[in-house]
Amino acid sequence: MNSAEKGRATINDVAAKAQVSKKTVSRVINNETNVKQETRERVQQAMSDLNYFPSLSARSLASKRSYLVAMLYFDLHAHYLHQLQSGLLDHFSTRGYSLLLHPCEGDNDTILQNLERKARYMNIDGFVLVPPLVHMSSLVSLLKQLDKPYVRIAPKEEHDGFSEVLCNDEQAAYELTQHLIQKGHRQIGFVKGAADCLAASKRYDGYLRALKTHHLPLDPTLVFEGDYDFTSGVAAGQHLLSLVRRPTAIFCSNDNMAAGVLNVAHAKGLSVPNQLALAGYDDSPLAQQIWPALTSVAQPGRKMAEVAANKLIDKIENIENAEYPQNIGCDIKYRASTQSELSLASLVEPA
Amino acid sequence: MNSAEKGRATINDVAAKAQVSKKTVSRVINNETNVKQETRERVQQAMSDLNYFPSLSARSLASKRSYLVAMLYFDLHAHYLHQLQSGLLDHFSTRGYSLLLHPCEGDNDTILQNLERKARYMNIDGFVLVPPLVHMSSLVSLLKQLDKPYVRIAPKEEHDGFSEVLCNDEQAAYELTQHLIQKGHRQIGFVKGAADCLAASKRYDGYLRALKTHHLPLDPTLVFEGDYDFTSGVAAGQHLLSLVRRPTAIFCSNDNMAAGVLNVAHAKGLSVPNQLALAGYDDSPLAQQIWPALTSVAQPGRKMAEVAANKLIDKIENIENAEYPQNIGCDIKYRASTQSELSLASLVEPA
DNA sequence: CTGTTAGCGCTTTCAC
DNA sequence: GTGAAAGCGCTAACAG
Repeated sequence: MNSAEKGRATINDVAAKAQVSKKTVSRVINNETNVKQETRERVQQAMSDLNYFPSLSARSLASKRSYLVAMLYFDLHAHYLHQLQSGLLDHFSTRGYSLLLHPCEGDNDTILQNLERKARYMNIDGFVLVPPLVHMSSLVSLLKQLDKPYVRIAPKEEHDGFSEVLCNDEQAAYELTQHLIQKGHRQIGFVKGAADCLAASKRYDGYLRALKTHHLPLDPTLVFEGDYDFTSGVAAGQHLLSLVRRPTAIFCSNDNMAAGVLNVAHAKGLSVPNQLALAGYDDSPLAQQIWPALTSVAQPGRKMAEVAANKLIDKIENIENAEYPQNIGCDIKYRASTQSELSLASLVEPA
Repeated sequence: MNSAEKGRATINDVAAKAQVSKKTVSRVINNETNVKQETRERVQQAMSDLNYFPSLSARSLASKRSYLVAMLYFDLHAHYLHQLQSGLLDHFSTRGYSLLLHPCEGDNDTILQNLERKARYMNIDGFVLVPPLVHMSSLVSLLKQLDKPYVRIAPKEEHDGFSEVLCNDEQAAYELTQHLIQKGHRQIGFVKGAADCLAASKRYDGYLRALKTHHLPLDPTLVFEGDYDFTSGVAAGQHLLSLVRRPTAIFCSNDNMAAGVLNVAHAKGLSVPNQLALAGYDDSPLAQQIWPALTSVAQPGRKMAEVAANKLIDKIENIENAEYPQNIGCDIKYRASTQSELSLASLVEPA
């Protein structure tokens, strides 16, 4: 009884059935050239006849590649991270890799130890880092020392143009701020995101640029330091909506914080958008589920994931000269929360 | 130059350094008994001196076990699924397994083919099925045929007491409905979840039981068939809030749908909770981010994940007689959306 | 309690 | 274009 009959065919069974050497079967499996078309077909026939599947562990052991990649993250909850996860999963699997999720938790040393152990144990071929981990330099050093390729999503520094993926937050924030200005708003509040985050500062930059373009002064009292959390949005709302010169519009660096501001507005009996225009960022499901629906910026999470996956695999497989989109555009979703015109908005300008 | 010096120590290097056979090293790696304490320590010392890590692919190939498990899911977005994912990740990794995410998409055949391919290619040791996949019988058959253990989260049928993990939705829905009744509500609307889902029917059962206990008649016009989606919540709101005998309270089978109802209430100018009490299910972040904050049931997602992970690994490792919690309890979060008393609620009863 | 032998199923290297 | 031999790093089965 050969192994095929025992339920699992091996490369030897296929080789025997196709009357070739197992090396030839291996060539077919790996889509190598240098196999005559006729031979290739015979092998493929044998594989399907025997219901053959190669064994990952055997090829990993022999080839010293695992076909495993890991996504390194911290605090996976945001809509954005979820989008990335799902996009990475898609594109890695398309190219024959499996995605491992590696949450980085605990203190610095714990994180590094766990990662090294897992990376070496599983011989992980490459890594995708997502914010805010992207900025953990000891982690990046470890990856370099492990000598495995990695790609970073939206890192703040050290751009080499090949190992990171960026999107155009600045432009989106600019356009959204401009939209508010065009609706007649002059007092536009801004709620910042976490300080160590590239996206946060790019969004703020876009806001500033729009003000400048339209010759509006920056009023520092209208800028609130948030941290992307709902509760910091509540704090922002309490602060901004209690000002004597209350803003007529508030742009939040994410939807969670916008929801916080919105709660305060509701509690104060302020009508949105008539007395307060409100915009968020992320276009999370929340944006459509709160009332009124929130104008928000949809980040190209899945597109970024696609680019990240392909960049990483190209590195792993030493494919050079590939072209990738540089600064992936965002998509603004205009909804009810900003859809009121100057006349209404001006009503609430403090006398 | 031995392999240790080339950057990666192998079991042979450890064996040589510790002056034992590699089988003994293997015993230490696998925490087997039958190793003298002194020997064990010598081996451990050698491992750490050489910065040795075993190789997963080598042990998989030799042992025919991959230490890989997969979570089979469809449509991973709900807060609940995310909780499960994160809990599974935790507990599998604690016990030395890595979790693979396997989204099941496409038509029936595609799903089965992809799963079989991946399962056999990676030699996955076990599977966790989460709703609604739990009810896909062809998938369950495939798993049986693959002869690998699986655990199902909240399946509708075929309970064997060992391969599924349940939580007590019925009781939670009962208690929450009772809470509404005690607030004075007599016209309590109910928005059902997806019909093929065990949890959905258990929640409805709890609602019915509470009505019965309190001798309230079931009014079928107050029961709306939703599908867990936000838009079905909007539809439910439009229907229920247009009734002549409008409900004074609505219990939705999840938070998304409650948010939909809430939007309609806002649009109709109905004040929540004063004119309408509203409750959801899942205790997703949304529940705290909408206004007013939503009373909701927190499912024990992480606890269920823990039980599922341990059940599955025990099956994989043939550990018997372990005890597991049977019907894991839910936790009701009472918030503003139901915090008004009879007197107020009765105000809005149509004349 | 420890060691020996023989693979696991594939790829690598090199030969033809 | 194809094949033979060697070996990846570990565990299984058995022996002692």
